[in-house]
Amino acid sequence: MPEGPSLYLLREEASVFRGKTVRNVVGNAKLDLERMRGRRLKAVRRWGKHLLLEFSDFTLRIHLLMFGSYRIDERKPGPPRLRLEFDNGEISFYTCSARYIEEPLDDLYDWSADVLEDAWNPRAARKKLLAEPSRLVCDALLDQNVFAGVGNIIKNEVLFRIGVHPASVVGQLPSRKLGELIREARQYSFDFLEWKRAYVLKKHWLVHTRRTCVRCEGPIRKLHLGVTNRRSFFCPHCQRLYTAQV
DNA sequence: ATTCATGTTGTGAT
DNA sequence: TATCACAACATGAA
Repeated sequence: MPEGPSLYLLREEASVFRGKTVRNVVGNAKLDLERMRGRRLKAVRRWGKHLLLEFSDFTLRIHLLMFGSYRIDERKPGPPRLRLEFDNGEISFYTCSARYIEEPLDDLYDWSADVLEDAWNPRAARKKLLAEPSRLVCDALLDQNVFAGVGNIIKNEVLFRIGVHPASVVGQLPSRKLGELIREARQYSFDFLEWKRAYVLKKHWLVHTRRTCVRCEGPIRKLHLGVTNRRSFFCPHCQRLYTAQV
């Protein structure tokens, strides 16, 4: 479910409750849910993989983690982590992290780090990347402070698109390649978004979970790489390894 | 049936 | 004190 584009769609769907008053709240979240009863939902926002339900003096932050899910105007069997009921419908969240944020969102979130935002700032991303030049690109792409919203699928697909091996060292990428990395992190996220919206995401994966390279027909390798130790799928023939010279 | 995965946070060891 | 490795969370697809 939950990379940035999926949260983008969730935000869109949940925005029907903007301006509505919470009539009832239930759930097993370890939060003072009563706090939201009778309160008006001021805005529905998103940053990276966070859904932000903003009230006048606090915000409910939902993170779907790996297995989280939600339903609008329908219910899964079993108790929700959290359900908000409004006059025009309801939204239920399952298996997610829910917490309150007390600070103004603009104080907490760097909107320019979100690859799906108008405020996205590729130059700031480049600067952050070059500040830690010894990192592997597979780790850097998952860094939410640099690429908020990018997840493991986007990571793998971006690296395939630009022909870069996931174990490449950030500081060893030619400047132009680094520019491609940054550009595709955003572009692929928008492609992901439209494919997800049309329920055709998986068939567009070129490398993630695949066994054969669509370009050279050679075998795809699968390794758990980097400090993040997440699955990296790559074609050793089509994706070049940029690494420190000995 | 069992394994594993679109992710983050907290804890305890070093 | 700071950093790091790993456990915990918990669902459903393959």
